[in-house]
Amino acid sequence: MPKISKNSEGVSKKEEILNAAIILFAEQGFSNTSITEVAKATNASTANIFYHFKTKEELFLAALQNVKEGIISHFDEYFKDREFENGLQMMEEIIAYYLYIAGAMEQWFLLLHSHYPYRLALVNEVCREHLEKTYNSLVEIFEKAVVKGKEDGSIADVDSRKTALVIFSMIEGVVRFKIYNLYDSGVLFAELIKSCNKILKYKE
Amino acid sequence: MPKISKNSEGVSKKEEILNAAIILFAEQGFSNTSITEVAKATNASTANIFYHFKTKEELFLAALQNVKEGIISHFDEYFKDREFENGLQMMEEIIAYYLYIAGAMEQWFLLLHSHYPYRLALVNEVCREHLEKTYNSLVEIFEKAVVKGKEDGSIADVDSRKTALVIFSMIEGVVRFKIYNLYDSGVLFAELIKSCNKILKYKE
DNA sequence: GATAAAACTGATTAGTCAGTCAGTGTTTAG
DNA sequence: CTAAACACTGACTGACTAATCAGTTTTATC
Repeated sequence: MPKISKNSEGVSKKEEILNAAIILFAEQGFSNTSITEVAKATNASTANIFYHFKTKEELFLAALQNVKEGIISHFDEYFKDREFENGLQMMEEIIAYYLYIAGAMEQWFLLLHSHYPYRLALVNEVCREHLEKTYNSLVEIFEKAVVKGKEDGSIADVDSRKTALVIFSMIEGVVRFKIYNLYDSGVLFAELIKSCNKILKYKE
Repeated sequence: MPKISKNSEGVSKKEEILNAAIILFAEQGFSNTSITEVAKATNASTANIFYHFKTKEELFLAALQNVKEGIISHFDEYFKDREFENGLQMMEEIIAYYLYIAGAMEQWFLLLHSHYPYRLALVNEVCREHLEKTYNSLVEIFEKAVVKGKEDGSIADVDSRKTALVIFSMIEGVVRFKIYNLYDSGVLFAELIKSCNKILKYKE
């Protein structure tokens, strides 16, 4: 009796397993998610998961890589054929898109906000590289807006990198409040943009 | 043969267990920390831990309560007999103290930044109350500075609560970068204060 | 120094965990 | 059509898990 794959097309069992793993690791954490759970969610045997991914840790690293690539490609897509009035306007739209993605792809940000990958990064180079690449790409996006704004005059003469980092950490703080159900980012959005404008428009 | 307690004075076995639990839960997470580990760290039997704390979850809740009380009492102590020039100055000193405490008592903030308590809060009222109380106390501190600054003229006519929330999320973002070893908060400190000043000194 | 309450332990249990392995079905390429 | 590579499974293992319990030791009180 041949088993017909649930996926009508394109999505292999391996991808199906990976996608389920991202959601489960994000929602429940690494230690609290068992391979059996991933297996149940995908109608696979645990042995099959270990056939595709050598260990549970490797499955997690694949999930992290997937998240990294997802975030980067989403932003690449967003910037494609998009023009911005000026740097300040660009920053505002980036923040709006960041908060949108953090809501739409909450699993990605839950995974990135969990403690496990940062502990793993201390002993695992691959993990460290995924995290570094992800964060560098994100900070770079903010930095680009600052540099552009300084050129077109919409942003004051501030330190591009440091200002980008502070704004990024402000957004990440709000994203954390949102995904941990502490405060709603919608309520804070207008205030966030206002604060961001002040940081960018004034030199001290 | 009477067993002499390791603690020369004051610290009971129960407290010893609780302190070890805070550190282990903070560093390794709830699921990845076993009662056996806590037992080994305190030279106690697992049965004794279950004698003092009915379940592993209750031990975690006690740890969270301890963190809550620790943070609140540290800030209470900090404000005791302390005068501030004005609201803006007060804010700067609060931020400095916040970052200091987040470094000195890193376990507390690691515990508060882990995902587990926020998941638990969805189904456990006690947990929810601990988290709410902790965050309300912290936001209130920032809000007090804004209110004071608006009174003495050092801070512009901004929305006190919302501005406090945005600044708080900015600080929490930086704290997260610090405790997850992403960026050093020392490098960002000066920039943080500058940005904060701009947010507070200008009305749009 | 007797008594009771509190603190503590060793041994155990039922269950879950990541990971293995020998073997079966399925796809693909010549 | 065949052979090899690939995808997949059921049954299993040894290590670990939270929690229990009957019984012992320590402490506090009179």
